[in-house]
Amino acid sequence: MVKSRFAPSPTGNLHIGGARTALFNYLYTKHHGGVFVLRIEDTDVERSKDDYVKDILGGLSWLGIHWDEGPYYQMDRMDLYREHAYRLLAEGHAYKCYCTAEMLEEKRKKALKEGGKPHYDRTCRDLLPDDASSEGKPFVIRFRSPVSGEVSFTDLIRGTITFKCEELDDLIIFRTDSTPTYNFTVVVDDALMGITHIVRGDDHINNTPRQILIYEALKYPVPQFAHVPLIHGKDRTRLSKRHGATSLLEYRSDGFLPEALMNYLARLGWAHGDQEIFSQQELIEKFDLPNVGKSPSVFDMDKLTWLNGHYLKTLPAEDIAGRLLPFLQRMGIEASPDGRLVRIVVNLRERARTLKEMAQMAEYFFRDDFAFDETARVKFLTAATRPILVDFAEGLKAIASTDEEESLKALIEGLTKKYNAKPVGIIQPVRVALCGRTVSPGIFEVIAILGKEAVEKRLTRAVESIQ
RNA sequence: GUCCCCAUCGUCUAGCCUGGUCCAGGACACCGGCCUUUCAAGCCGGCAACGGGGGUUCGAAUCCCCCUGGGGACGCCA
Repeated sequence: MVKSRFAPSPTGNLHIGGARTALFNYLYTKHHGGVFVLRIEDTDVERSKDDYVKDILGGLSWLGIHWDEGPYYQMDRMDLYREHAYRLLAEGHAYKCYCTAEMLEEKRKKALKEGGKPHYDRTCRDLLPDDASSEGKPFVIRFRSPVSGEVSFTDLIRGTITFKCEELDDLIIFRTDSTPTYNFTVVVDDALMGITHIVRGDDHINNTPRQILIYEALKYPVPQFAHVPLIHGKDRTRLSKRHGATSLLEYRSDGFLPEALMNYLARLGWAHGDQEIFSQQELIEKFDLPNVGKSPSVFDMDKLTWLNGHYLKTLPAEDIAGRLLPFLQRMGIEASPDGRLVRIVVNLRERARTLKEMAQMAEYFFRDDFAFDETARVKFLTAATRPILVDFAEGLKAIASTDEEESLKALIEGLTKKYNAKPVGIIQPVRVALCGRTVSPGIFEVIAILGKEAVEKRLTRAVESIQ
């Protein structure tokens, strides 16, 4: 039975990188029919915030990642960590250290400057437990790491990775304020929760040997590890705020569909032959760790946008219409999810790449008093085109319904003859009169959706705008 | 500085494990054409990569070594 987890710390929003790690965990687990756990690692009291927890949960839900267990909060599990730490202490796998943070910082700087390893010098490692001089002094608990030998593990993505124990530190597992640290809580929780597979960013490779040592000291079975490469920004460094590594939810408000984002994220670092489009179900069927690449990938907004356009075109129009509503609302347009809106979506989905764009394109379908695009107005609403618009309005009177495309075609054809113009010469002025811009769906569709009354009103308004 | 990881078109990647079918395939972007009532979409075509050097082999993108380059980690953060 596979059991995995996503264990973010609520010290920031859920961004693209975290979301992909969560996704890989989720897909891998579901592929193997396992259990996916969500655990919030909030032991950094200073920086953890409830708003971030909200953002993380919200982002995962929106993306379509559902957890089977949790969310667990580490702050609720303090007794467990304390119990385990004191067990290590009692068994000699850990010791109290009285060095102050300032002292350590100094030593670290000095070592680094001299080109050495900035490791703890193990001053307190062999202090007698009842040393009178340490009475009542604040202390931290350090893990007693072996000084020689090596630790190796088989990474599911990279193969065997080996570290020499000399490289490892006697890391702090309990702080002066008696709160536990990451490398310790992560082991205790993963062990207690029965996590079998740990899929995480490769920035954790260095932590793995230390954690394995703790598993062994605690006599818990060591899980399988898989380290996925980090996502990079355009400058090929770790994704950060500079690269727009903001909340995943920002993509939602920018008009992206979770289907597109999930598809894109999955393909970032993973591939299944030449296939580009995957539904969530298909991802679960096809995703597996051995196919995950080893090298970091760069986030490409263009490709995400393309995928989003694809889903806009292929998801049911009714569905898209529903999702468009909040974007219209944000523009002050109260639309209802009716057949008319669906018709609008069907016409705009070929052109828009995001819901936000689509809403902007849809504006004139809901407002008679839109502003004319200045360039379009100057070019197409002129003394020369005025009679065309007048004639068009006149001809429209004879047509019973704007759904009569043949009649409208005939009307335009007639005008092309009268004015010795190409169809575009008639259509563009009409388009600007009806939409306020030179770009829109096919003119017959626009007219049909608008309906006779609105078309007449707009033609009149356009004609009157020409002095 | 030390340790760890990585290395195919501008980007995401297939191929690498199980060498030949790869003068390297797909996708995004870009360029051109077709279609056309605008803009898109769609279709067709084009540009474009195995970091370098040594091996091994009849033969290497594929296996081995070195170099270079890039990234990550060295916290009483996670």
